[in-house]
Amino acid sequence: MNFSRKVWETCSKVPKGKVTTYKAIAEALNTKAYRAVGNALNKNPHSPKVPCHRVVNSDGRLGGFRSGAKKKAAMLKEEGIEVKGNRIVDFEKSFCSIR
DNA sequence: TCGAATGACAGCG
DNA sequence: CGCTGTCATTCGA
Repeated sequence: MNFSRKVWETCSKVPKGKVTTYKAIAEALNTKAYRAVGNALNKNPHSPKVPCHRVVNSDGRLGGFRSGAKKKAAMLKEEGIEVKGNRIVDFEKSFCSIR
């Protein structure tokens, strides 16, 4: 779908060491379906090309990564993003607005 | 704190 | 083939 595809593309636009939010992606896609963004990522048929772990809630939390949220947190840490519990440290600094 | 809105997918009839 | 329920969220009262 064009919608999902755009979601993945927008997600890939996020540079390493940064994170984005579902809201930002939804706004970038000119849509209000924040859930749809996560939904598309959830069934993302792509490989690590789409770092869905780089997408977090607007609160700066990992949100609800059901598939090993802890593992994704570790990935973010490797990128330079500190994740305390389920919270991103310096979320504002790590947050990257997608054009 | 709870409900509504949105996009996509799975299951059921 | 068509409809309903569910899901990784966010906003408003």
